[in-house]
Amino acid sequence: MSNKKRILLVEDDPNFGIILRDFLKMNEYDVILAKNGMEGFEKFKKFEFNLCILDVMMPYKDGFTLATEIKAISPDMPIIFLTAKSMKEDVLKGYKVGADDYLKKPFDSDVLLFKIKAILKRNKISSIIDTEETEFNFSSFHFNSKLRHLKFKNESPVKLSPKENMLLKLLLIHINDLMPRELALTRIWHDDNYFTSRSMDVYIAKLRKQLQKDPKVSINNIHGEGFRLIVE
Amino acid sequence: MSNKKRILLVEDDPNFGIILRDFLKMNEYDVILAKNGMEGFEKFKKFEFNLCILDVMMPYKDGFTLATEIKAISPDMPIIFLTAKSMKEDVLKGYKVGADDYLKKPFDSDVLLFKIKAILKRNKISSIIDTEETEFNFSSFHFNSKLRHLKFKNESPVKLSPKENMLLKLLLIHINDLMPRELALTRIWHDDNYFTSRSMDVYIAKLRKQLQKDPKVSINNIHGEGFRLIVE
DNA sequence: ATTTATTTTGATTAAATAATAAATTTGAAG
DNA sequence: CTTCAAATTTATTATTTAATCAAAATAAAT
Repeated sequence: MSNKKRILLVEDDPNFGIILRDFLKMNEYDVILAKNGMEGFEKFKKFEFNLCILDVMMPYKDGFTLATEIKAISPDMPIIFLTAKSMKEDVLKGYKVGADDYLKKPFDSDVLLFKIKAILKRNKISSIIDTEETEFNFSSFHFNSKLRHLKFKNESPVKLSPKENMLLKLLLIHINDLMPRELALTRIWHDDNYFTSRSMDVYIAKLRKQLQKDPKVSINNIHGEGFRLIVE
Repeated sequence: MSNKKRILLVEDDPNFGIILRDFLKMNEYDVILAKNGMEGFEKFKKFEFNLCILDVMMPYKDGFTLATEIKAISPDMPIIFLTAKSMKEDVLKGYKVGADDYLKKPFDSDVLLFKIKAILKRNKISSIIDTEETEFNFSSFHFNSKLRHLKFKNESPVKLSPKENMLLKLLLIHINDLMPRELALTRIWHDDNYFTSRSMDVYIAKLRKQLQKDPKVSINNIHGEGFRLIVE
């Protein structure tokens, strides 16, 4: 599995968009390219990203509008704007919308890479003090997703792998409710094909092995839909 | 008492320097103006600042050199470079030296204000996890990070190297919790590549050697995430 | 200028994690 | 009840990350 940083690139010029996507991919980023604001927002909701690079001038829905929508969902999502004109108004508007940086086209690709690196680094550090839920109690288990520790009663904690960890966390977020297959596949595997689906099944099996210590806890399958972590 | 943010402005052109200083003062910042790199460094050591704005091209000591000296003392000091030419090399060099941003002259003053605000805001967040704490007691150890002394029971203290010292301090700040790899790499090595990562591993090994005197203390690895100093 | 301490580098080995393959079981629909 | 797709499991292989060690390079101190 790759722990490459994931970038949402929204650019309406297909020539430029594709070359930029490929350039970023060459530099070890996972890139999803959307060709307009609408599509960009759909992709944003479906997958998880570490950074968004948005063209400002796009038909239908411009970059600022898209950024506002994105920030409404994820206030801390880093955003870089690409702007053809470096009009003062645009720059200021960008900052107001919460831009982390902006680049005037045409830009130097190395400069873009540096900016991306700098922003992701900042974000990683500041996310350390983020108060994202990391501890869960359910039945006789205690689960710490930061340490990737799953503890049953007062046994010593079992270490979970990153994938096991994320999967359990997703199940717990939807506790006693359906956790759609697609959700886990797009959020954890960032892809949805036969093999990732098999892989996920393997991880479900691993989690079941751990959770069977407690008869009150089980993972149910809902055929064709997903899984359900049940706690009596 | 003012809780205005303090800015060190180093600019060799006196006309431009003075007007920029006054502009910033009008915007509720305390500004100290230095007219060259030498003077800038003296002022930096003498006073305390929240942000430095450095002209790149200065006679005698250029902005990059000054920035390097400043970062040696205060690795987290935010720095904005002012550069006449927006040469690619300059921009990249600036980022390598640890610039938070750069501005190409002539720049729009409102843009500068926005950048200052954004950077100070970021810095405030990251300074939350900074600590002035210099003495730590854990299990049978006493650690003084100012003297770089690690003492076990009543043995005579072992001297730690600067890097060992900072690393142990970071681990202790996160005692019994995850200390992310990235945090140490950015805070101590100011870079994050294969070799700095190897270097850090070497230092973890050195610390483990010291800490193994006490069976209650250990440094655990959390694969792909970081390290954890555990004290029973 | 020479010694000593500190840090980096590179290679090697070990460990953890993830992907894949294949065999088996289960569930839904006609 | 038969058939087919979906899910489960176990086993194997590949990939990524970490630990260790020794040497070389750098910086600091005498």
